[in-house]
Amino acid sequence: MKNMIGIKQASKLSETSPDTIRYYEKVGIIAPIKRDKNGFRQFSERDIRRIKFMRHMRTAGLNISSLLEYANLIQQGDQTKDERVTFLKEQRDQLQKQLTITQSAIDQLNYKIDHYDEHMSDAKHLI
Amino acid sequence: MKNMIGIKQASKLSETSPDTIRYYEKVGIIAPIKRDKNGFRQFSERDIRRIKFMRHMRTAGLNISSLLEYANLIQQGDQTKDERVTFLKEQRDQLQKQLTITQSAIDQLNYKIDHYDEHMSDAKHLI
DNA sequence: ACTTGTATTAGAGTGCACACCAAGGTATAT
DNA sequence: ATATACCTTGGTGTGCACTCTAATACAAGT
Repeated sequence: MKNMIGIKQASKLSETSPDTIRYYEKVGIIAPIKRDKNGFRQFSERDIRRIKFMRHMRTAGLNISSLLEYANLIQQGDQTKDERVTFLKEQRDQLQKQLTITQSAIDQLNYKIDHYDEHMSDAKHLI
Repeated sequence: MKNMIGIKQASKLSETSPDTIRYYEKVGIIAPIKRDKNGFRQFSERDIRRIKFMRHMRTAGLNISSLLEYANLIQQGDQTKDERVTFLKEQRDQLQKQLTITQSAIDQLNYKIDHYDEHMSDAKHLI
């Protein structure tokens, strides 16, 4: 059959290992994937997008259980729109916080880099 | 004795749990802490700064083994200055990369938040 | 003398997010 | 018929960074 995407291809397209894809399906952050007559997963483009999204959010630092909450809202249908948006905002705010922390760590590293000579013997800035 | 800081106080000041402080000492990302006659750790302000720095870097996403490399350079003395600076730059660059990923995740969340209504039925943007 | 508070150690346990493995099924090519 | 390529499942293993537990010890307060 043409246009059928196996897990190997899906893995490449979504930049997510087959094991991870199966794991995501198992824990429920992606919806169950359609199977062919042999029980093999057949991925649609939408499936790929979902996997990519989840992978992206994971890489950024969101954890599985948070993403599961969102996946559950999606599965419950359109009447959960407000909750979904609230959720997305919460996660965004959390990432924003994380970003601030990371930025301040970068700043501290830059400070050290720029002032290393003068601070070699300066207890205030040496670690 | 006045001016002696026990692990509990050190924990508060550095916002790091006593267990974590002991762990950091054990793995070597902070130097061995001075002990009093009973074997209790006595933290100096510099110790506190070191712990805070390591905690900060950990929170930002650097891993223990990277920080251990740096700690080893410090322990080897001033002649490792160039290596230290190189190291700091590497870590900064890694954090910068991570920051970019986080930012793009935030962007994607914001896009979803801003366009939720119109995309409820739009397969291109729904996950 | 006893309790309370603070600390020590070695080592075991935890939680997360996968990664790996064995045993097996199916389909196509040679 | 046999190799190969792809997939399935259930279960086990891994690495990281803590976190907790048990057994012990000391010092000060009542």
